[in-house]
Amino acid sequence: MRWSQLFIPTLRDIPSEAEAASHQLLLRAGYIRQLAAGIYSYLFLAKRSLLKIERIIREEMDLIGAQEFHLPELHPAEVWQESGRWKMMGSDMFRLQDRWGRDLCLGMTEEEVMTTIARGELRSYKQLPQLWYQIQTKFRDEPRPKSGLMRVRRFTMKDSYSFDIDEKGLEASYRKHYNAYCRILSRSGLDYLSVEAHSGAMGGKKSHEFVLPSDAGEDVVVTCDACDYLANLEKAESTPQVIENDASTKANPLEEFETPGQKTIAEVAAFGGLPASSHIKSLAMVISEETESKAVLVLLRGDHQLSEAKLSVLVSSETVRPAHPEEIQKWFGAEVGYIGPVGISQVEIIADKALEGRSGLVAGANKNGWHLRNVTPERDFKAHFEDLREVVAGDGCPHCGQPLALKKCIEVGHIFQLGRKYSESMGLRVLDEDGKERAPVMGSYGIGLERILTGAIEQNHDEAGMMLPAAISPFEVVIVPVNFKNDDQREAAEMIYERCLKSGLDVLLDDRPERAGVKFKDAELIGIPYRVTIGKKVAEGLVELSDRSTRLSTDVTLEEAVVSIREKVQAAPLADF
RNA sequence: CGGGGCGUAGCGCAGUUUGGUAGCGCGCUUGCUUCGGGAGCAAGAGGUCCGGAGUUCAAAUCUCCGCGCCCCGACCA
Repeated sequence: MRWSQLFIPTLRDIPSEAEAASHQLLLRAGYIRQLAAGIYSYLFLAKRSLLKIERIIREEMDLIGAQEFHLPELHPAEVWQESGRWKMMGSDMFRLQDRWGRDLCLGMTEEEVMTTIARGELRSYKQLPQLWYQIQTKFRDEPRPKSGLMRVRRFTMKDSYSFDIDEKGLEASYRKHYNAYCRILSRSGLDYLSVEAHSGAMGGKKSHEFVLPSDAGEDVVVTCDACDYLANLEKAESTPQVIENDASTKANPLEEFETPGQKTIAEVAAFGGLPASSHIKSLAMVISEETESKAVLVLLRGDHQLSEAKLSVLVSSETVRPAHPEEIQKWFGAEVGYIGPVGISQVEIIADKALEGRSGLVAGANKNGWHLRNVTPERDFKAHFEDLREVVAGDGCPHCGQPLALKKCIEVGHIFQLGRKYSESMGLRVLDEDGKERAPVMGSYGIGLERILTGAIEQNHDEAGMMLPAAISPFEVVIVPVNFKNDDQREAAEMIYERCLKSGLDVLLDDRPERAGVKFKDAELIGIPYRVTIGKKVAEGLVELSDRSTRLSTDVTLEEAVVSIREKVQAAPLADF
């Protein structure tokens, strides 16, 4: 296409609202414009890039036998009420009413709709497995949209759903998706990881997350260089740095001591002279069930942090929150900062494993202004010991013991083994070989298109702009005649442009009456991977071919140009399959 | 939901403290010169100063009430 006729509104200055590199570049390069918080218009370049991502995804889904649907994004409340998620989704869901006052919502995901279709039509195990997918707009009322397309309220997702008669079938469908996701991300030119994850509100057991390592990410993944252990921080386990107990403290009796105004572990540690790791951190938490809520006292080593995700899995409740000050006062008779496990009987106590076998610890005395020393778990209080702590960098790998590292990542895909949650609650049944009714086992598999683009930019950019992988760049090559008014240059540019088109390359001709510098800057900003520069040397039959990411350029003859570009463009993406 | 910041031309900003009727850079239009790394000169166009109410002879500026956007935390398939 010809640049002079396109709408590519590049900006010299960085819009002040943008912080993340991808956000700044998407705006500056004229890919997107904001309409409202977390709601963006995708202009020509973004749409083109997203179409390429979509095509890759579609090809890979079709390859595993998945069938594409187009589903409503406006859903009646009933189907969400049946699955029980109308309530559960809370204010993350956009809700509205029609003229008759009936409740509707904008789709966040399609389990309900897919299951509704399935239960009306699937009758026999012979029709299974089925793999259905769609690539459509999703809505989610994020409490805090941020970083451009990273976390938005309206986005595009490919989500697929599998229906199998048994777990073995599900395992196969899951495997297919796992492999397809690997191929999608490799073909898109991304550096990615797949990690075991916490399945959260989706229900079900097995789940993998596909993430792109990037400092701009919001997810944290725990990695071990020595043995390839990989897990989401929410789920990761580790062996904490060991603290040697002072054996002589074992027999020491409990002793109260006064700690006026010292509430935090750091304050008490400084005041009492023992390190934070010799303290017990006592957290009063409230677990809310549908009908009632109950309190638990969570204990951690003073220098450790609670993983709320692990706690909520442990108590199998979605809503776990810190207790309010009044509740703490009621249950413990003391303020936050002075509570502890000793003498507490009405509240269940769950302690992190790092406290097992310790002695001589400091804990709150359940009396304002006082703490206890020489606290010894088991002797002074009873608790269940569980893994509750959040891994920190340097902890030992649970497999090999080597130090773990934490990596920030962008979550792009998530696959789940749902089980029978939706088929059971929504009445999807088929007959099995024995003529008995059975609820099929389902899986759900999502991947975010904008996140792929955002992640690609975060992983591939420099001061000058984006450096998109050819497979997802809006154009594969840009032709820049230094001076379009020069006849020789213009003719050479037109010729190469025509040949590129004929050979099937996605080519952009910069035919604008701009100065060379402006064209170079723009080409670099929008991130086209290859550039053909046509300047004075055209008189000798030479043009310059340059690579956006390596910044290397070589002179090639007019004849060679198109062939060389084709080779470069085709080299990368499919290599490893 | 807690904490912080911002809102003046398409973009980046000054002007607000101390009230006097809006300015700079980039971009845009026209002309001339220039032409391989965001050109120069000249002449122009472009504004409900986020909105409403109030104080005042006079409000971008002061007061009150809203709205929007960004960042940190909480939250989050």
